[in-house]
Amino acid sequence: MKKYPQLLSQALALFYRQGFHATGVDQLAAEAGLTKKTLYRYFATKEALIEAVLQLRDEDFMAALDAFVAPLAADARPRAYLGFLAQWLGGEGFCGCLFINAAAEYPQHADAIHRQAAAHKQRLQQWLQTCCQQAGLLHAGLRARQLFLLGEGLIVSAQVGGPDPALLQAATAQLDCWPRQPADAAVPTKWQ
Amino acid sequence: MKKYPQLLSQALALFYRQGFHATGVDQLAAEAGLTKKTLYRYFATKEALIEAVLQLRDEDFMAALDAFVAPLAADARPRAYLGFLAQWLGGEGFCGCLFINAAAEYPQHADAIHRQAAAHKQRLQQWLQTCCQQAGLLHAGLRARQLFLLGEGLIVSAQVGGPDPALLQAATAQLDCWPRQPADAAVPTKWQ
DNA sequence: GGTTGAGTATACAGATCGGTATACTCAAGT
DNA sequence: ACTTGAGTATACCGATCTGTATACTCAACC
Repeated sequence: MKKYPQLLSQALALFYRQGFHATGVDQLAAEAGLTKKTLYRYFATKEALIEAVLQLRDEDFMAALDAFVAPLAADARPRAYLGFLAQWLGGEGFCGCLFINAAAEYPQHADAIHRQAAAHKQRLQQWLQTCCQQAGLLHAGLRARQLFLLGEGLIVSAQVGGPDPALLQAATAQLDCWPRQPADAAVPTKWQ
Repeated sequence: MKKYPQLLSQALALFYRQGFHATGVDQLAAEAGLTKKTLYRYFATKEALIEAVLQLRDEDFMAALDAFVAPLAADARPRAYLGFLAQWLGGEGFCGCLFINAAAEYPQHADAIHRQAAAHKQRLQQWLQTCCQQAGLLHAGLRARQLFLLGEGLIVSAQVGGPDPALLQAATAQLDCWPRQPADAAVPTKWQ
């Protein structure tokens, strides 16, 4: 149980860099410094390992997102989502979104792995919705969906064609035409 | 040389439905009704076959896009791009974008398959740029990039979570805040 | 009418795949 | 002290992978 976290994080790195089908169990075990036998004590199948990896990635990603926007004012956070993505997809070793990759390699919607990818994207959309609401945006639901679409577009295009500053700028520019919440409509925090 | 096109189109269907690594050469040959030996007469390796499939898909996709917008007025075509995507990703057997999937399964940017995916997206961006220019849009380059991002977002989110009318509506709504080209600024077609 | 070449059928190579079996080590628990 | 269990090393299983070899059919072409 000692090398368990190491196994998960290294499996994540391998799956991310090489893809799921292209990464064998032998390599996973070797890279984590343990035997296949031991690996199969923790995970009944390769698929179960993948599911654990996706869960780890989901938690890490959402935590990183929370940490990124935490020091910012609520009304700056929707825009900061694009900043978070920019820093990610311009960084070293970016290979796209693990969940999009998983959904591509396991195309059947009924597959547990595919469903897990869908669930992550659902959580992300929910997070964006809350983010836009707390920022006091008009049409928060709509804005959250637009932010989500722009983000997914940025991720995928950076994966395929590399990061492109022009695309990032195009995404942020799209936010400029959103109407500001009328200042007078702000609810008073206390009025007694 | 007779069954060659059948091989390509059926290989495309298999790769699209199952993924690239998950589809074996035996199945590809069997489905097309020919022997592995014959298949390997046309294509030296599985990778070469994949490259031919991607080229076919690129041509078909761009041709379908051209045909879709052909009957429309030039200034309606940028918006129609989203309509084209909507009809595609809501249709039967939609499994995402073959090029995005290829880039996910062959993550190395130096890989010929990955480069081919990137080249397709580049062509698509160029097409959108021309489309926006001919529609007389202000900031055609910027609008083309935004349209591209929204489209990639729609494709990927439909692949992962299934088609979502709310997301499609969010994408089209984003276009509504683009400024219309001032009517007076239209260049006269003839002035002598 | 004989040659060529594209095709078939079948079998096989060599490697790797996911997953398992056997036998051993070694530290912790009681 | 003795047992238990997590771990190692190694070898193996049957299946599948990409790719090739052999031998045969059959239509087209000069």
